[in-house]
Amino acid sequence: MGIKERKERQKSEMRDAILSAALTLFSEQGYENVTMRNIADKIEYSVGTIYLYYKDKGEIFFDLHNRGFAEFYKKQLEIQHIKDPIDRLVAHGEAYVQFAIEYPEYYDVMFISRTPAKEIQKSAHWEEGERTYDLLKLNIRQAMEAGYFKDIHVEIAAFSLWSFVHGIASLYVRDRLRMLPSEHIKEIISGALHFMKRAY
Amino acid sequence: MGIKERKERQKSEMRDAILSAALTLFSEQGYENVTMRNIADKIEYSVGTIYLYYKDKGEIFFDLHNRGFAEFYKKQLEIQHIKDPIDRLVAHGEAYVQFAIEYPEYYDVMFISRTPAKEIQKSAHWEEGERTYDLLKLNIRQAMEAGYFKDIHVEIAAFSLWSFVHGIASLYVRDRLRMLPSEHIKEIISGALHFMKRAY
DNA sequence: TATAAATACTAAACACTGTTTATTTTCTAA
DNA sequence: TTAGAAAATAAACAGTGTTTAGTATTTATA
Repeated sequence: MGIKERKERQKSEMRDAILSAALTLFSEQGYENVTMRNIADKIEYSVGTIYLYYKDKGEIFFDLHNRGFAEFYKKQLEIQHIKDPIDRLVAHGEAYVQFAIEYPEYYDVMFISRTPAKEIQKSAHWEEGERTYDLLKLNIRQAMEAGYFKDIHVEIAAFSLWSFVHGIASLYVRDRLRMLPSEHIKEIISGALHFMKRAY
Repeated sequence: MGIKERKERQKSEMRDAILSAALTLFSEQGYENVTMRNIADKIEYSVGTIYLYYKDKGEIFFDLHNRGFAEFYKKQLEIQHIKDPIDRLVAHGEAYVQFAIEYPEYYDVMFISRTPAKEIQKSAHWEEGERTYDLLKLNIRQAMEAGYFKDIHVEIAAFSLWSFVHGIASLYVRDRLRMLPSEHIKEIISGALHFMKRAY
């Protein structure tokens, strides 16, 4: 009775092979510039074979995207141990931007791209997105209890901080930082995240 | 000898027609999803005709890009008369977000859309964008002279403020504010712009 | 073990895309 | 009126994502 299991294992391995070939190519050349034939060549199978494992190119992306979202939430939880609420909020922002820099293709579908938005909203993965927003509001409330964000509504503070980190992330991901000296971009981003503390 | 002038006028009108057809289609469906044949159909000419007026699809994109920036810069100059540097900076941010709300299709092309990769190298296209960024830095320096932005590098302050307003604008334009109560969105945006004053 | 059925895979085709070409139509200047 | 220039087009080309029909390979049954 091990045949069925072996087959499932092989199927899973093939999906993994497709996924990691796609991830490599996507991050090297961008989603739009990678063809299904490129992916097929990389795994040394014919194009049609990919369609036995994935419905279409978008589903490959979504599978990668799901992994990214899981990683996103994990990264945000990792900083929750930080005691000082201000340090924690800065680390939260750093984790957010770091995710966008590390996985620009993921960040794109999650927060920027237009067409998959409706699909994403339907899927369970947007709930994970809301969970991270709730996490942000929780961290803000705890900062409030420590005396920060005086006379500010938590909704406005949360929206402001989110807009801020999303602004950084999306300018980076969509390559709109061309007027900045490229060797100092990381530095400037870090400086901005600390600058924001002044508003707390 | 008015024939030559009429011809030039007609040539210019044709470019305008292509441009406004493209802008409508791009903002409805996104650059990638609009075909040259779609644009040709809209202006009721054959595909090949477009190539008599524009080298390629990317050149259409950047012509729109530049028009958007020209309008954008004009809007930003309109608030330069405000005396108080802080009021002026807030108004600057409001003008920025207002532009995005009023002309979402231009804002999209200017700051969000995936840009055709080839043209990125040619930085001549970005000059218009740098002008508005310089205006922001000017306003920040004048706020500094009035005692604000203590111990902050102007590059970091400018990048921070830009990221902040771009975050607001792009979340709005790409419809990622659905978790906020829609009847209070304008209020929250306004609240955020004033919240940012705390960092000045 | 031999063979029918199911599975895995592939080559070729299809309907698209941006762009280029050869050709036709329209306009201009003599 | 007509040769030549300019403008517009239809058709083609090389590429894309995806589907099809058919070929190997593997599995289950006799």
